Amino acid sequence: MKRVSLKTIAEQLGVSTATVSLALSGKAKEGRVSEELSNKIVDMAKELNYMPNTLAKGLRIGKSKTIGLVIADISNVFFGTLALHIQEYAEKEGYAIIIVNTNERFDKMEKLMQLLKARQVDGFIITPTENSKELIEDLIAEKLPFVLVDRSFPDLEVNSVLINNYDISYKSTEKLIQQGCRNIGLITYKQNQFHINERGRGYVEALKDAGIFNPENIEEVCYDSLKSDVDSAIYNLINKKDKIDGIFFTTNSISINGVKSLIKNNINVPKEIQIMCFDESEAFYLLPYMVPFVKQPIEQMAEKSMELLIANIKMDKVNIEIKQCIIDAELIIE
Amino acid sequence: MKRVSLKTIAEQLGVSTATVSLALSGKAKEGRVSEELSNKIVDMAKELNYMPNTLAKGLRIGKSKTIGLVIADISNVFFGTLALHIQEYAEKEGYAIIIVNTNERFDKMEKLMQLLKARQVDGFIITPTENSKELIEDLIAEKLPFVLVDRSFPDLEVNSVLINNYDISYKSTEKLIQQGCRNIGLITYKQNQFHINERGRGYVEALKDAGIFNPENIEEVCYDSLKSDVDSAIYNLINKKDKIDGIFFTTNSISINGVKSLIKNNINVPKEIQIMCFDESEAFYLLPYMVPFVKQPIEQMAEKSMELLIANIKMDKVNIEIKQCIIDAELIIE
DNA sequence: TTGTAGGCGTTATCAG
DNA sequence: CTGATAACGCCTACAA
Repeated sequence: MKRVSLKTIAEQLGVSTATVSLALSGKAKEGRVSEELSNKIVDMAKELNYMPNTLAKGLRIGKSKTIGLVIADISNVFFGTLALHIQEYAEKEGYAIIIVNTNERFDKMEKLMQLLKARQVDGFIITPTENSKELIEDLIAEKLPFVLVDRSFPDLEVNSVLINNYDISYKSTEKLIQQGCRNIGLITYKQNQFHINERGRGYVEALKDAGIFNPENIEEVCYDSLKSDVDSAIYNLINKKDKIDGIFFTTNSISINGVKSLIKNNINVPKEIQIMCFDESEAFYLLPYMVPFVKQPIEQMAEKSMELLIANIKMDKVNIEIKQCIIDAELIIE
Repeated sequence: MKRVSLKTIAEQLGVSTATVSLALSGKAKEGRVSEELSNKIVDMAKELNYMPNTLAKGLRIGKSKTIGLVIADISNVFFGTLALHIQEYAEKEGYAIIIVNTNERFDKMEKLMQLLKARQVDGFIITPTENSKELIEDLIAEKLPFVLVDRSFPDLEVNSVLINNYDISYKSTEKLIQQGCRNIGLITYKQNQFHINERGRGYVEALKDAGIFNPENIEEVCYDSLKSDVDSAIYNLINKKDKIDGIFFTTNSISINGVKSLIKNNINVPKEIQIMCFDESEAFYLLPYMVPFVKQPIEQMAEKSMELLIANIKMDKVNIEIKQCIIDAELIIE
C-alpha cells in the first residue's frame, strides 16, 4: 500500500500534478483551476485520504514549519507547563515542536542546537544554559530566528521574554520586611545567570533600602547537589547567632527543598521564620499555612514567545526587529 | 549567506555531489572513494560548516528519523519525566521527538495524529486517550510502527509497555489490610480506561479475598472537575457511618488532591485513616509522616518503549513482531 | 484553464 | 575509484 501523493491523485484523474497542487492549496479560487475540476480533485483527495508530505513541502519552500524548543528539563513542572502552552500556540499556527533537554549542560545544548539546525527548524525558543552566550551569538550570525524565554543575556540585543525578576524579588523581600522580618536570609544558586542574579539583586536592594542588609545571610547552592546543599544552607541560616526570621528562595526547586528542610528541622513557619518562594507548587497546598510565592505568568510567556518568533520568521531574515518583553509576575500571599 | 549543501562542497572541490555524499557518509572505507579525496572533502565540509539537510535526506530515503510522542499533558510530572527519558533515548538513536498534547480529548488526538502522519514520522509512542481505540486501529491498518505506553486496550494485539497495574494495586490494598485497615475506600476516575480499571480491580479483589469488600466505599471522580469531585469523595468517605480507616487513590492527580482534602478536613493520617497513593510527589515529603505510594519505573518504561519502537521501525513494515511488556512498579512504604 | 519542466538536497544506480 | 543521472513529493514560473 503505497502512500498517496499528488501524483497518485493526478493519475487517477488524468490531470497534471500541477493542477492538483493548485486545487488542493485553495488556489482554485484565484481563477487558476475550474471549479468543477477543483471539486473533483478535492473529492478524490479525500477519498484517497491524501496527506501532503511535509518533508517534501519543506524542502521545496525552504521552511519546515517546525520550531525547536530548547529547555533545561522537561520534567520540571515550570518547563513542562511552558512547553504545553508553546505547543498549543504553535499548533494553532501550523507549527510542530521538537523538544530537546539540555539538563543545564553547555555541551548538550551545543550538540542539540546542531541537531535542530540540521532539521531545518524555522526558529528556536530557548531557555539558554549558563554560559551559552556564544551559542546564541552563533544564531545571530546565522540570522536564524529565535526567542529566549525565562532567561537571557543582558548585554545581548535579542528577542526575549522574561519576567520582572528584579522588581518582583524586591517586592517579595519588602513584603517580608513589612510582615516584621528584620534578619532575612537568601538561598540562591551559585551560578552566573542573569535572571537568577536579578532575583538576588532585588533581595539585596530591598534590604539595603530598609537598612538591614547583611551579606552573611546569603547562601549559595549548586544545581548538581541541590538537596544536600539546601539542607546545609538551611542549617547555616537557622543556627546563626543573629536569629534569622525570614527566607527568600530564588527558584522553585530551591523553594521546595528549602521548605522540606525547614520542616525536617522542626522550624515553625511562619511563626519562627517567614518564607517567600518562587513558583507555585501543589506541595504548598498540603501545608497547614499559606505559603507565599511568586507566580510566573507561564501561559502569557508562551504566547508572547510564539508571537515574537513567528513575527520574526515571517519577516524572513531581513529587517529583523528585536523585542525584549517583560511580563510581570505576581506575588501570591492570599 | 546561502546554506552550504553537498553541491557547494562539490563545486569548491570540482568533484561531483555523488562523491561528496559517499565520502561524508563514511562510505569511503568501503573502497568507494580514495582516501585522499575523501579527506579533502571531509576537511572542506568542516571548513564550510556543512550540515546535512535532514528534510532532503528524509525525503530521499523515506524516513524522517522523527518520532511522534502523543501524550495527554506534558505539564504533568509523570508524562514530563517520561518525555524527558524518551527524548534522551531517541537522541542516542538519532531520532528527534515531536511532542503533542491531547489533553485527554479524542478530537485533539485525532487531529494531532494526522499532523504527525503528514510530517512523516517514522513511528509513534502514544498514551492513548479514552475511547481512542479506532485511532490505534487506523495505525495498524496503515502499518505504521507504534508503541502504547502507560495505557493500552486489552483486546488489541499491539506493542505496549505497561506496569503491573492489577498486581501492584492488589498488593497496595493488601498492605493497607495488613496494617490493620478493615474498611478501605477507593477514589478513582469515572472512565473507561483499561489501566485505571485494572487498578480498581486490584483493590476490589484484595478486599474480596480478605472478605471485607464493600462496593459503597468506591468513589468516582471526573477529570474535568477533579478538585471538587475529590473533595466530595473524601467528604462522603469520612462521613460514612461505618468509619473508613483506609483509602487507595488510583492516580497521581487523585492522590495529591485526596491528601489535600484529608488535611483540609483535619483527618489525622495515618492514625485515623491510612492511605496509599499512586506515583511519587515532592509534595509528600513536606508532610510529617511517610506517604506510601506506588512508584512507576518511568525511565525503564521510556527505554523499553523506544527499544520496541525502533525494533519495529527497523524491520520496515514487514513481519511486524508484537510485544506486550509489563514492567513491575514498586510499592514504597519505607 | 491546464500542462510542462525544473529544482529544493539527498542518495542510489549504473556507467565509465 | 568517480561522475552523471534519476528519483523522493512538492511548488511554481512559464508555456500552451
